[in-house]
Amino acid sequence: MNIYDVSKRAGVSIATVSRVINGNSYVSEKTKKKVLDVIEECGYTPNAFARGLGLNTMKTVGIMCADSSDPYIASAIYYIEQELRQNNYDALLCCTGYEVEEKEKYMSLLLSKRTDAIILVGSNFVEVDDSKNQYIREAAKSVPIMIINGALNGENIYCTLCDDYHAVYEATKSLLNNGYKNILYLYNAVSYSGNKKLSGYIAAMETENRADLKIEEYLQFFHGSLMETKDHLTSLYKRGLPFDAIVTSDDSLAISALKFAKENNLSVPKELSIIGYNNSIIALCSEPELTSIDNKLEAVCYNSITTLMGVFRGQAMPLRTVFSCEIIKRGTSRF
Amino acid sequence: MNIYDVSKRAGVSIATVSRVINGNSYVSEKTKKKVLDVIEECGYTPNAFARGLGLNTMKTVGIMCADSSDPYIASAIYYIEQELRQNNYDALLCCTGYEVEEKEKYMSLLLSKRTDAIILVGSNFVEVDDSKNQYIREAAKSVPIMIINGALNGENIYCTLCDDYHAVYEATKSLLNNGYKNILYLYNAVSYSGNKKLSGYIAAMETENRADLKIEEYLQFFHGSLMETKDHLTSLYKRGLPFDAIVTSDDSLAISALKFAKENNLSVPKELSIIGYNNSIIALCSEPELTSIDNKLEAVCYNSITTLMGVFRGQAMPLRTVFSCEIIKRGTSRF
DNA sequence: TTGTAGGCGTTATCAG
DNA sequence: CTGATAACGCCTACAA
Repeated sequence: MNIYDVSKRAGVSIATVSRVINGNSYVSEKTKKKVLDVIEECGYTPNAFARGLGLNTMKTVGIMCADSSDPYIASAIYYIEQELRQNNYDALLCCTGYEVEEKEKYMSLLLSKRTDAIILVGSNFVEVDDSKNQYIREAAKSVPIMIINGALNGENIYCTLCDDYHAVYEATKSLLNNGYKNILYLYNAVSYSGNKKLSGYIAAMETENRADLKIEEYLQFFHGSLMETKDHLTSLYKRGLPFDAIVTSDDSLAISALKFAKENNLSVPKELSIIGYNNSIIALCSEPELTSIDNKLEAVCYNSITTLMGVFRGQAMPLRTVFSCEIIKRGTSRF
Repeated sequence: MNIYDVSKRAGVSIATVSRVINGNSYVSEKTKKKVLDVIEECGYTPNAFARGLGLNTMKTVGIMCADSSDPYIASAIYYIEQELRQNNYDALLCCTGYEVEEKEKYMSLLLSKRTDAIILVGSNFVEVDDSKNQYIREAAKSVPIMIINGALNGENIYCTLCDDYHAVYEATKSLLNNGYKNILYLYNAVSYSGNKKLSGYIAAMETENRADLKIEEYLQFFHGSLMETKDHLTSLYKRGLPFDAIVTSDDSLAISALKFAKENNLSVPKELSIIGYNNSIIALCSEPELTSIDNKLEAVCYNSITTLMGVFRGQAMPLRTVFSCEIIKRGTSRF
């Protein structure tokens, strides 16, 4: 059943059928009804491929993320999908993993599928070594690139993010103001936003101007499972590194920190304050619940899609939008 | 840049270019190289829409889920996407919410996009009132329908699931065997798999043959946030309903149960045993960590895609595949 | 081994 | 307001 069949049955030309379907040009009420009736009657649906070929778009945008099962990313995908759908766009999902080579591969795959835009979810898409971001700029020559929670300069690259620097700065500063002295910064990823957070921590610590504190020891990069991370902290503790608070770059790290505290009978938040990041579902699962930095994911995603639709309409849109984070105070911290 | 441009530059016909691209028919090494060089040189990529139109497929399968941010569903999506990609298929994601009307809408949307198959993630897609499942059977006339964790009879509908009945039966039975008497069953969704779980619980309880226990009171349906669920349990407790164990249909409910225990100073698992379901990431976030029923999501997803690929190849494939769950024992239970 | 030509199902541009 | 007809870019018999 195609447009010819419909046109024959309705006794009109295919042009008229097309007009009725798309409702752009004027068609007399009478013929319109006739066509509509036939369409209804034989359950005709326009062929999306043919339409795609003619219009050179299937109204689809590609979403790239490292791992859709990560709670933070999963939420982002949800918000993005909803918003795209609202605007009549489909979402093509790609889980790339964390390797740049893979990301490049998926990028050209999506490009070859001719999606109308590509959304990069997560700051891990912005490499610190900028030459590795070239493939993104290259892609931006074909379609608009939207980055969720990461910033990259370049034409046709639109970034929406939260001010991670400030958030970590404020969180660390608050701890200092409340008497915590030796604050550990625990992180598991090096990326654009990762570096911002790190800088926020360092800047806050430097306001104290302590000569005795070797900050390198307090910058703890560790990538592993919940248990491995807990063990890592325990080994630091046993080795005698003194710390009374831990600021983390992710809620899951904070969960590990909490497990570490339990294992070593440190009372939280009295002897050890812990601050998570992302304010994801898991922040509510522990006891006490995690104090966590909320990076306004829904607002960020919403803004990104709104910007994209503006770009589609040919409007001038800001290349960068920055939201403020909010510290959600719960049981693992004392301010 | 299209196939004509390439053919001109290479000094061959478009048919030859097409043959080189698709590598099906024989082309002399010399011309092949020539064409490949031109393609490389001008960065030509075949137009996916045109190809789709000709072949009547874009090698895309639709994924429908209620909410991609749910940890269980998010994991399923991840496994599915990876497996599809492995087989050179793209994943089109739809988050439908929990209303049947919406699901129907999305189903016809995907159908109109002419995806090669549609995957329904989550038992919530199978309604207890079977007439509401008619739209799925209808869709199955056009494309294979794969159901993850739900069962629905029908031609061209392939289901892969875990034996929820047995899992809950065994879990409940184990608690009974270990001296727990008043076991509450807490659930938040009515669906195919929801009913299976419920039956498993009831069957296990009936083996005890207790005249004094009004089982209706122990069947607790409650749908709400973590906190609301906790409060619901507290109100049951205050009202005097005696219970020493809680079996739940979802890890998040078990988290609420744990919070309830903390709030009321009940020691877990001594005074109260708690069993979760799905063995998701959040089962590891609490203290003690949740004993949870693992429903082998990765295996289920893998099987579903393998089955789908068989269907695509025209092979006869089983309409239903059932895996066994596994009870992962952790700190919230004593067996 | 290679080329020619028709078909896939739309949309859009002109005439009328 | 409506109808012919030419794109859109590829695949694939069929011919050579």
